[in-house]
Amino acid sequence: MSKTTNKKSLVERAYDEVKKKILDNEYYPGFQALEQEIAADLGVSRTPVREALIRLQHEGLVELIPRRGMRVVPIVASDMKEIYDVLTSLESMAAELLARQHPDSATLEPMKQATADMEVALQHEDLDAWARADERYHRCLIDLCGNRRLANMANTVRDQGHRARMVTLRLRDKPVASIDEHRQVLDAIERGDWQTARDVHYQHRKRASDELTNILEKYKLPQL
Amino acid sequence: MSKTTNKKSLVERAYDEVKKKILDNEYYPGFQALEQEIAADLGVSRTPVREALIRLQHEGLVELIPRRGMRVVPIVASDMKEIYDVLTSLESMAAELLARQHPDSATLEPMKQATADMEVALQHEDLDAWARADERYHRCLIDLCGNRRLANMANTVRDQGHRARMVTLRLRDKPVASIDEHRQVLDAIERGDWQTARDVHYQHRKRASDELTNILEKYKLPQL
DNA sequence: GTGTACCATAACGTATACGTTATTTTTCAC
DNA sequence: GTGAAAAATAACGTATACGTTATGGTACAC
Repeated sequence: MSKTTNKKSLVERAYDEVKKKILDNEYYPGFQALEQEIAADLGVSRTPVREALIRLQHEGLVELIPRRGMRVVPIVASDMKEIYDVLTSLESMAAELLARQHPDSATLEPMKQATADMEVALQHEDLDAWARADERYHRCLIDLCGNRRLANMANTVRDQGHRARMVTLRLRDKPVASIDEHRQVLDAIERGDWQTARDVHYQHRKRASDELTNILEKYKLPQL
Repeated sequence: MSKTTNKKSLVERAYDEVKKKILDNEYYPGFQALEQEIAADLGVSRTPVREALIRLQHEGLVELIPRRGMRVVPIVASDMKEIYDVLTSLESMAAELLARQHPDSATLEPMKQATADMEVALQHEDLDAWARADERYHRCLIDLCGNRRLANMANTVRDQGHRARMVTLRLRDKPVASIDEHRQVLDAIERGDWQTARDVHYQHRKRASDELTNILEKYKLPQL
């Protein structure tokens, strides 16, 4: 049915497609759709769609309700706290692991560049660019730490919070603190000071978590 | 086809069955089997078996090799390090979260009981009972911490290391330190001293990780 | 109008069918 | 006997078929 010869399996295509729509808020929180409908959208049969949805369910992005199809799970404040506690925990360990490796300057370049991009974006008042660069910094950290299991778990849970982070992006004060905190972590990693790297990153995530949770409560955002 | 009216879906039954065989070492590391063979074993069609295997693949217990079927993934020393680093990270956070809740004595009873059982088991030189009680302590900790996402992730990764822990159980010295460390963590939790709870648990897991890694290298255990 | 029971519908869970493709086996030249 | 090429095999990925069962609607009694 697809005109272009595609390397990926239909399951992967369905997975990517639906996940993208969720992260982009096209499939908004609470949105429901039947296996059939999604299959028809993608021009494939139910089988690959079903496998993709089951995967997305295990990753916490949708829930499958018998006879109701998939439903995009809404994120409430307590979910966000859970998500950030997991991120705080895993990323702090990632910072420690990376620092223990005494990586050279070139290895850390992607993280430094991401932090620099955050600064530029903030000067231009470009919050979307800031968010992309911030996300890149965190993704680089866990990719570089060398622990695949940790990386997969952190990526999964980060995706869960993606939508909420995007929504709150414009409800909060200018995120100026992050840049300095990132540089402190980078410094510690470069010095091989794994305890400081871990502790500073821990505080960094904890602060961000508190900020986000407060915003969600302040604006009484029911679900994201 | 099943004689007993069973509430669980065939996918769940297949998942439980295969996972149990892997954890019990009946499907040993490196063991391979085709979807068809497992389906025939369970008396079901390929469809539910396939879904179960895909789930086990995402959980890191098997890999699916095209045209070769599923293969039980062997754990090597570096995997074990990854697994313990994730456990160290997530469980330390769990200890912190639990301590922050100022749980009453009754809530912590399961963890205290598990620790007491470890002591009795050790007096009786019953290593299997010790391991079961130890596992129960850690499972209670993450169940009580209140973070479902953290709990699921920790359980998944703990299962990955289960076999290796069982094998090394009799290759190491009597595990006497754990009992005292568990009690220190429990004390800190009961006092609401979340920093100590977190730090002591962190050290506890790190020590166990080092012990295990050393054993794997000392005995040159190729794969578990 | 209200409530209950029955029925029609349809979505899912599972089974089966089928085409594609990697692997293996066989054939045949030398 | 050795090697390569071609044919046969079989396992998977996907599509389709089917039975079960939850859900919504309709009819009917009151």
